[in-house]
Amino acid sequence: MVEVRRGRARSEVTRRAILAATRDELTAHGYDRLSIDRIAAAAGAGKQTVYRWYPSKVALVADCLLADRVFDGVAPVADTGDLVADLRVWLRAFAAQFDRPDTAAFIRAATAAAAESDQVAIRFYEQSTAAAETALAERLRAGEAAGQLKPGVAAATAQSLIGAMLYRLLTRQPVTAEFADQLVSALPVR
Amino acid sequence: MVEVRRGRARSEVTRRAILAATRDELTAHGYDRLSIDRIAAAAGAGKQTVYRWYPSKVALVADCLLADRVFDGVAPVADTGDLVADLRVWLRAFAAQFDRPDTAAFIRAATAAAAESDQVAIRFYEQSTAAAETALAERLRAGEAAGQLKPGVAAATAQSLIGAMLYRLLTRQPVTAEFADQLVSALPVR
Amino acid sequence: MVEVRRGRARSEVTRRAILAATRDELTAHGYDRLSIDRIAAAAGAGKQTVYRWYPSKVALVADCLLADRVFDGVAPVADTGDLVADLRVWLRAFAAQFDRPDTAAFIRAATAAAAESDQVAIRFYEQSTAAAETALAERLRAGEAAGQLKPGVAAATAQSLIGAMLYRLLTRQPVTAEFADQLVSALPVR
Amino acid sequence: MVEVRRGRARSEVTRRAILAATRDELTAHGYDRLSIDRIAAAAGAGKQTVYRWYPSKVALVADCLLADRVFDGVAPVADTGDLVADLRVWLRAFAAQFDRPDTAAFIRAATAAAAESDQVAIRFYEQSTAAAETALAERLRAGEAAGQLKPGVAAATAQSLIGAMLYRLLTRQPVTAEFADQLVSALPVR
DNA sequence: GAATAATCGAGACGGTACGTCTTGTCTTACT
DNA sequence: AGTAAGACAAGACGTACCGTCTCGATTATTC
Repeated sequence: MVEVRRGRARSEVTRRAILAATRDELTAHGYDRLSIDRIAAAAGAGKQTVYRWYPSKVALVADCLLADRVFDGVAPVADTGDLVADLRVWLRAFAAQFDRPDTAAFIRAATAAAAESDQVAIRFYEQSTAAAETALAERLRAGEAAGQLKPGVAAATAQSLIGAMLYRLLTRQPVTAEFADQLVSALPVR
Repeated sequence: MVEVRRGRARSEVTRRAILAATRDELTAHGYDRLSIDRIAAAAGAGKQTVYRWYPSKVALVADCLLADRVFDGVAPVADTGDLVADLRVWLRAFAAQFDRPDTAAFIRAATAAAAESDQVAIRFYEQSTAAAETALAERLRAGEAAGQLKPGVAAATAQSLIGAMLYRLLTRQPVTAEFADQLVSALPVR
Repeated sequence: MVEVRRGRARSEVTRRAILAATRDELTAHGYDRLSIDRIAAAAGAGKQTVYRWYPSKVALVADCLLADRVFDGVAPVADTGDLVADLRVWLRAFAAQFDRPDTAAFIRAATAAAAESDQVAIRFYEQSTAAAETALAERLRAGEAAGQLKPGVAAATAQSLIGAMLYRLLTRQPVTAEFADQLVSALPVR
Repeated sequence: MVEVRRGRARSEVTRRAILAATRDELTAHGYDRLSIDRIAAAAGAGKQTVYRWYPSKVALVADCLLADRVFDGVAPVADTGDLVADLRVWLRAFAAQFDRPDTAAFIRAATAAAAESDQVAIRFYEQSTAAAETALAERLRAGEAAGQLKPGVAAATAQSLIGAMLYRLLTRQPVTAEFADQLVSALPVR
């Protein structure tokens, strides 16, 4: 009893063009200036096609964040044995990312979307942010195991580090390498 | 050299009615469903009057949030000599505030507004968030002076603590007393 | 030299279903509310099939009108020798046709289609209206030959008679037997 | 107890611009290609303003026909005593009007609108067409009184003359001075 | 019987227009 | 000058159709 596919197949290519256009719109205008009309035009798609894939602006943004994830390509934190140096390298790279104007604009738009919608927020967390959190937490736990870090603080520390940078971003304070270094030096390492 | 006021005076009563209507709208529809038309009608005011007071939706919301200020009454962190205990008490109170549903909704609305507008972000930071940051940083510096905290980390630590709780709020994770305690125990105190 | 048809044959049954559905749509919604989507769905056909038979809405309507031809069965005008009586009989029958609500609706739809499209107009004229015109003109010319009618006016008179009834139809004035009689009595007969 | 006008007054200037744009659209694209978007843009008006004045396309077209009446400036038929000559002059002028491409296009659009809508049809008749009919009928009755025309045929004759030209227009046959002359010579004048 | 070819129902596609809603400005009469 | 009311230009919303294109399935004809 096979489900028969009828009619023309949906174009995955178009869907990706829509997501790419959404990303550009988010970066250029922010979340509440998103225009489905503009997205469709930029993607070379009809509006109906946008709505066929995504029933609402929120669903579109959620999938955009998932597909074009900023926190993507989050490398695992290297483990050279030197916890402080490893964290410093990783956090500096992360901060550099946050400090690029286009990435900053995109993260702010994503934050606005997450602030308005539980659905976006949870998806954003699970699909994007959690990866960075996990990468950090694993290296921190390794540090704990090696006796280089106060035990039992890995999870909270990981969220502190990411939260600190997000806070700087939202309050329009620069997210510099120096700030990243300060965060590392504020950790309870031995 | 007195500034002469001509014509009818602006009505402070009307301004408060506008803010009250905005608050109701925010509660009822959320930030991105705010309608100036509805606000004006609910406040019994003309739209022009709303725009005379507030040049944009964002400014209106900013003032509304300040009027109903969440971070208000941020107490200075007590200094009993026991840094860890003092931070624990203060952070628990702060976390409790963050975990109330209505306060959480307001902070999310404020975050959305701040994410979309540099102006709101800076104003929000200077008039709301910075107070908490300063309160924490002062106590931390006293701890540094007393040799209880690794020196030179007060500023970054204060931002980490607030950032961590904001991050939990935005990702819909509960901001519990336990989490507050974990943050404190992850500090480099002696 | 037979044209060889390969592949599946076109379904005449489907074509008739399309015309029937078009007729229903015209009756139900009028000319400018015609929807090819609805017609195809009602006929159980794909849209492409509709377009394979008819390149445009206008062609579809034209064929629909021809199939359900209003001016069909236009009898030649009888020639009993009494010109006035013959015209009276014929015009009364014609008027009766015009006065039926469903026929009137069809003619109005046809007129709308003809007003919008040269193609439909010419086709409609050649295949429908001209027959009535010719029938009238022939009898009028016979009358001229018999000295009963002012000579040289047959063609213009035929168009006047049909035009007069069409004008009444379009302006929502009833096309009665009395009107038909008045038209006849306004002719320059001896 | 006077009704107080509150708020900004409606702009009659804008309304006229909308009607003018509608007229241009009708002439250029025909009735069923009318686009409110285009009309609004051409009139330099917002769509809402169009809809504030006219609840539907049909109402807009109806008012457009009334305002920009084609049959307007219909002169009374001159009465020099020579019925045939008077009719000839008047009908030739009328035919010349019908034969101008832009007027022809506009009348066809009006006819399409009238064919689709009773409301437009009746308004079109009462406000435009009836004037020409009356002008003709009056001169014809004067001819009857003078014994120059078969008595009792004025009304039907007036409708025949107008109907004949409308019929030629709809079937894409030229409405020439010769045709006008033939119509006159087909009248039962003495 | 297998290969080829046109048609079929279905439905996604890029577009255009719909009629409604909201924004921020402007105008009016009243206070 | 400030106010409530509300018209205005602009433009986005989500829906309905347009005419085209793409599927897999269904008939025919030809080899």
